[in-house]
Amino acid sequence: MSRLTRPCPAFDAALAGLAANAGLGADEVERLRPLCDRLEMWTAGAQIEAPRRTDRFRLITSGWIYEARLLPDGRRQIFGYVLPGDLICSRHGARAAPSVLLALTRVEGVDVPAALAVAPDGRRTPLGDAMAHAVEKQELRGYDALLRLGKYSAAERLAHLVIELRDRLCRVGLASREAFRAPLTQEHIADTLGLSVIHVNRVLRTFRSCRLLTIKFGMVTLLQPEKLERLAAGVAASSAPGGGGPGASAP
Amino acid sequence: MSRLTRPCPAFDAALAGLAANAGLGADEVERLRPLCDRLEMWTAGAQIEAPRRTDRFRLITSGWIYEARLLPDGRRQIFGYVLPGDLICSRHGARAAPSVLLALTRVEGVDVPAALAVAPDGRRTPLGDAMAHAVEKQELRGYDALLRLGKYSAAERLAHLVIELRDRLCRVGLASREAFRAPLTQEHIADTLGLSVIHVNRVLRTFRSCRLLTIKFGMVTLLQPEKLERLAAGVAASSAPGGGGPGASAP
DNA sequence: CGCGATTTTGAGCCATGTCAATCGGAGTGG
DNA sequence: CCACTCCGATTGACATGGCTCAAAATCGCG
Repeated sequence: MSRLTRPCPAFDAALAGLAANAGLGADEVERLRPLCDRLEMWTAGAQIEAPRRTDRFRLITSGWIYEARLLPDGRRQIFGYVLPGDLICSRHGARAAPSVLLALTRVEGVDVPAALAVAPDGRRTPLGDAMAHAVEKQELRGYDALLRLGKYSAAERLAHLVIELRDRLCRVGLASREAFRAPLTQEHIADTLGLSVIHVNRVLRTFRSCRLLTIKFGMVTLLQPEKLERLAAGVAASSAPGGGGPGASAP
Repeated sequence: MSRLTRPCPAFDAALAGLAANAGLGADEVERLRPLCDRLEMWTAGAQIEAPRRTDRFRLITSGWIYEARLLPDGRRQIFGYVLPGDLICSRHGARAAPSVLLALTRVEGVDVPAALAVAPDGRRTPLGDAMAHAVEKQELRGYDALLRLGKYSAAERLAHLVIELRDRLCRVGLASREAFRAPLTQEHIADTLGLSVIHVNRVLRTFRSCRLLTIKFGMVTLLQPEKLERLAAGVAASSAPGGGGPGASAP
């Protein structure tokens, strides 16, 4: 709702991210650069509307967004996150109000004009293809989320989410292999993973005492990335060494 | 894999279903009818490939399909079902092997030629629009599934699934308000709802003793449709009368 | 320095999972 | 027609993961 126009920030990173996400050539990316003075901004907590037309996209250049359904009784299910380098397309805001997009932090982004995605003859440009590809990738993440909720234990779900976020942020240069910052409360995590806040806290404590993972002041630190990756893959972690073998469950 | 060409079966019902699902005019539907002699068939258990091209669709005219990811250790998560009148598009079989489509029964369907979905000038025909719309509807169901797994109790999940299937089958004339047949084992249901087979059985027993729902010989009977609908909507069922108040949990 | 939001902890309970066994129907072969 | 087998449904006993309630500890902030 609250839109301002501001000068360029992490625009380059977002472009690089889009390129990485969608497999774009450097020359294609350059054609987007002029857009950076049309930057839009939303404040934390604002609801973000999806573009109406199917052929339009909104590229997020900085900030975190979550996609959720809000239940009448105040509960909510978070379906996923939109990060810098990701695209918002009409699908997100579609009819039947399946979900809303809410800014978790201050968010900046640009609308990519239809002309850049669809050539005059009605065919898609390489950029359009790349964006469609990026959108498809986002859809695939839905399957992962379903698997996470349907088959994973609490510890596995948490590991899976952390690894997903790290990998995505990594591609945009916002994470290293073992750390990134995330503006998430434990309540967000709980609403994403289908767990209670209290149980999320407990799993975090376990991870901390295992020296697996810590979250402090919005900074997520992966102390043993490989082990977390294995957990996230649903590989029944057997050998629980060192710390004292609290860790995961045995499926 | 096993494809045969056979004469027309429930082709009309599938067309009517597509029309209902996608909001198609009767005249548009008629243009599909000539396809009915290109019918393809798969045997139960066969894997169904998605069309490769984005603009092609495969219309299912009879039979049940489930979409799942198979885990290396033999477990599986069922993401959803494809029913008569539904479409399979390239998205389903996309790269990264997110899921496979497996025939639960004998399945029949037709490939809709690209020419019917996309006009020579590259724009979508009304039929193409309708099919895209139907596909979008299928995507929306993904959100419902996520909510079901993330926020619902076992009883609510079961009710939600039953209502979803009833409503979809109803639109194709394969269900009445209080009964339909479904080729699902309790294991399929469990893998869909993220529960153990045994617990599915327990919930079914509870429903049976509540006179809410029975499943016998593949026939699903909704004894109290309204109550089930309320349960499926996640409305914390309060008044548990009659039977003795076993029913649902209190969130 | 007090307040609201968030994190942490503890105690106890219930829903759900696991293990083990029985039962019933549908084929199948003799 | 019967014995056998396989698969799915059913049941019981038991273990436990995850939830609820309640309260303290911390943090961010005006």
